Amino acid sequence: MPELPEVETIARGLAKRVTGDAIESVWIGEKPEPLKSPAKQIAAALHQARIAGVRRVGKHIVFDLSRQPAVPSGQQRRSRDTNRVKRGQDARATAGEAPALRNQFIVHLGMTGKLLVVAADAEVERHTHAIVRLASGRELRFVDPRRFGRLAVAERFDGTGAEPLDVGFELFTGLFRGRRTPIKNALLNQKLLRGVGNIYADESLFRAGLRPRRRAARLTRDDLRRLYDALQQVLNQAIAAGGSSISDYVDSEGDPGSFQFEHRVYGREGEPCSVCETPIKRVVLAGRSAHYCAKCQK
DNA sequence: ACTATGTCCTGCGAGC
DNA sequence: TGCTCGCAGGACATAG
Repeated sequence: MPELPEVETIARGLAKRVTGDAIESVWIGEKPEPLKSPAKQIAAALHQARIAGVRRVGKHIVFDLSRQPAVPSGQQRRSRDTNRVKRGQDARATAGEAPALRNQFIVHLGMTGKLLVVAADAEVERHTHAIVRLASGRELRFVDPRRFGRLAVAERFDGTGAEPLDVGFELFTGLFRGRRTPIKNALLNQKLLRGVGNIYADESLFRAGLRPRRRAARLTRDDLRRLYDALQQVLNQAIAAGGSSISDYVDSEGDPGSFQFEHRVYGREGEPCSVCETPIKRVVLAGRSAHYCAKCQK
């Protein structure tokens, strides 16, 4: 469900709300396995850690964890615990002595995943697969009906591909060199660019005047310049709008975005093009719907 | 190495 | 009303 602008919105919201909070305990559901790391490993990494920050990497949400739980005054930790924590820190400073610290918690929301921060006594909704109890009395909950989402912990998560909003134009053009695949497919390939999904691929191609089936390698420098500008513009506008809410996307506070009202082609099959009134077409590419205006896009 | 296709899941709305 | 069908924001494995 969520693409770069939605994930960015969620990560910013989470950063604001849970940075500095400590994790008291972790519950991970049984039946589904929305996991890339074993449940025990995830629980061990999260247990008693502090959330130092939250950020987006492509379509992933990365929680940076620190092993310095802010101990609330009056709630003294058992000394054995404190020692274990300290040793872990020292090991990190003196290279290679201790097992690698998995100090990042990584969440991919798949199509229908949500990360919610709610009061601990809030009703647990259906398809809740993980609950992280915070010292502040709230809970971070992972809800995902379709279970395409994934949870993992890692020492250092780098992701793949280039960040569309950071990559320079020369690097951008290099991504498509020699690729015979349709440009739409190339935009969706997370090993090239990370964070672009079906909505923003279609919307940026429309704004660049390029048909989704154009072979990536055949695009001229001029084509790529328009695509580069269009992609950055559409992503930035979508972030400013809090993302697109098609059916069930909400941010960490449960609020929807509004960029769906700015969609020119995505989900508008048969409707008149906003520029030339020609009915929007839909074709299937890479097993996904591709929407475009046959008159405005060449 | 690159590219196209099927599969993993549940829920929803359209159409009958 | 109730059923079936197709479709859904993603990413991987597999086959060619």
